Amino acid sequence: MVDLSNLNDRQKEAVTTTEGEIMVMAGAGAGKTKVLTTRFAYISEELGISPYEILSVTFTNKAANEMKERISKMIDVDQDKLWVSTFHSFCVRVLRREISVLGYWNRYFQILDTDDVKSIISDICKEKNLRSSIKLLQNLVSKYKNTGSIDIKDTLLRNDFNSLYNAYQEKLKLSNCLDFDDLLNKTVELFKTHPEVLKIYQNLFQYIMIDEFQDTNKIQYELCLLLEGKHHNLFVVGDDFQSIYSFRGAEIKNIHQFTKDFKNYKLIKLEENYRSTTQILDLANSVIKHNPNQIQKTLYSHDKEGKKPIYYRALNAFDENRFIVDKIRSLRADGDKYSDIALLYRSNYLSREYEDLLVREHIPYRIYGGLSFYERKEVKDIISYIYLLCDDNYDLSFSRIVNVPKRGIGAKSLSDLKDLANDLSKPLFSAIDNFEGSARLKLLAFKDIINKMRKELSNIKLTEIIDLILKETNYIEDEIKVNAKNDEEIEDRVSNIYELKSSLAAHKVSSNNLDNIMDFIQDLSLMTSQDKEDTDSVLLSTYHQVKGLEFKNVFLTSFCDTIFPSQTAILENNIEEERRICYVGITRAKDNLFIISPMEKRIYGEIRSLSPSIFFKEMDKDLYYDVLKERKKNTTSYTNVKKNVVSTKPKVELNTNVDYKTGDKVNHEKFGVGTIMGIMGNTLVINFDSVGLKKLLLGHPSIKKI
DNA sequence: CGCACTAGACTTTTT
DNA sequence: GTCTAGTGCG
Repeated sequence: MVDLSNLNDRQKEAVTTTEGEIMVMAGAGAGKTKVLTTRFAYISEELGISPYEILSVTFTNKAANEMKERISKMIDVDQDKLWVSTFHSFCVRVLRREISVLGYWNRYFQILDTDDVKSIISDICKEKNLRSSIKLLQNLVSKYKNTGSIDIKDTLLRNDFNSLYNAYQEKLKLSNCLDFDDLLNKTVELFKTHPEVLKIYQNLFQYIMIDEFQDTNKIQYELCLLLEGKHHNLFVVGDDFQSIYSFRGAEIKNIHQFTKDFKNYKLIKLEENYRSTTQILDLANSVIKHNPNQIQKTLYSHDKEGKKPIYYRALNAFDENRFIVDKIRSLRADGDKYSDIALLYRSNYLSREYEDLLVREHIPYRIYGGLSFYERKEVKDIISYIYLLCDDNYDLSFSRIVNVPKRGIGAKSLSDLKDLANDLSKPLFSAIDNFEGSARLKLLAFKDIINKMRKELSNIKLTEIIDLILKETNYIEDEIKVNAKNDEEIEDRVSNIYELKSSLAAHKVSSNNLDNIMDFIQDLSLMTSQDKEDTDSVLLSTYHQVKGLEFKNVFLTSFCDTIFPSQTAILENNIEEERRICYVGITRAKDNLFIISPMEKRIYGEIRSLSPSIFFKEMDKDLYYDVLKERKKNTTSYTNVKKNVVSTKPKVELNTNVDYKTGDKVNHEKFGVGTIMGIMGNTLVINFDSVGLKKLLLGHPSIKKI
């Protein structure tokens, strides 16, 4: 029996209503994951459905893995056989089996990341002499694939896009590549053009569950419709307050569309929040209520005793840093673990500053986002070698590594080879034989290396393939060591390769077959850095990446206009989505929330003064504790005393021979030890351990540097 | 071909 | 402030 005793009535209803089309509207922290996993177990245990015939789609791989983990605790299953994944991973799994009917030459298509796409588009632009910005074109291609239509006002851009798009798609198909959007599109295309294939999957999935439904795009919605077509058991969970992926084609209106497409659908609302204190929830609500177009709903909190969120208007980045570290230390002193703490920010570029801070302070941390493991140069290089070892046709991989490490094969030779290969309709690798240029011998030498490795492959275990590549190419010596700026970088890159090696070793290799390695590589290319296991460390992350997660203590950093909401969002008048991002950020916190807006910050290397985020101004004043205001209140009386003291003393000689900088520790005769927070003209702003912030004259003899 | 140097862009957010 | 694409020389 599946235990339902720890569910509330609405949750129970969501779990036990198994038949038909069902939509669950669930607020933040309402126990969505619990409902999804329990429902999975319930359908399998109570209805007797095979767990391998239930499809569950989540938003990230991490969420999928966690769900598998939880399911396997409730019922006896082989996790690897479950259909629990992201839309993208699901599509890879289907396409890997079925893509041949779409005319691809090898079921091990290569999955392109954004960088690969960029370099292909850039190649085509050069070939065709297109003048538009590559980044813009790249966005348009993705947009077009996501929405199926596009309207470009600029004539030049429109023409460029038109001549690019077909060439791009053709190139991808020729080199057996799919980009992220293709994974979805080709799967829909497959199902639409091959009903017999669709039938297999419609029959297979008796029950379908979709998480984060508010962030599905048009294609994903279409996929849902196709798959549920036979059994009509489609269960979607969403929250329109948390829709934050419109830039990627997500359409909140899918929620609407659902109610239109399924006239007999059933709606279940989960409005009880189990995560945050009332104080935090009130604050979140006071922000989101400024969105006019939101379906209003009420989140009830369990009336947990809690503390008010804390707001700090920091002087500058340095002061912000100090505040964060102080708080982290005191949370630790109160018994919290590092992993109970998350520092959140709007954009990835902000991570560096906080990363530097935590390194300096010896606080363990981990970062979500930034480059995924797969996107690191050395990892991609090694993987490219593996692709090329497996098949001549992987042109993209060939171009990537033919001159890595340096073999004296430059851009000109490569582009000549590409022209030649084009004329002969051969892959680059085979076209080497016909190449008549100054680099001929160098190319042949490269070919020999690859061929030598290919022969060698039959003598070694597949798990040793990375060692073989490292040995034959002398990669670590000739590539990593030659290009690294310091020992640290060498160590970092080498350790990435070893990590790749160990995850290959962990991958179940059932036979000594190259297909196995390709399985592994394909899984890898969808793996993001957040899929690594957790350690006891502070988490640094964007708001987007922590959707669905919760932390005891959350810091919302750099909470300033033009950073959050971002400059572009302001320009494009896209504040509503930013406000939802803010809502997501606030509702990650269970117990303590800290919001910090520095008055100034370095942006593009220039100090810029910043006003607090508009979202801060929208918060009800009595819902947070303003550190600066309270501090002012408490120090007023002291300032008066000081004034009297100063007036009775003769004017002092200022010491002009001083050299202070922000961060220096000083000792003051009266106030004791403090830290310089900022220097404005001939005024020092010092934060004293005993009395807080003070503005003092630069060079006053009562101040000594320590 | 490869290195050194410079001008310019750059910061949303992700599978 | 940092990364990149582009240029020019050995």
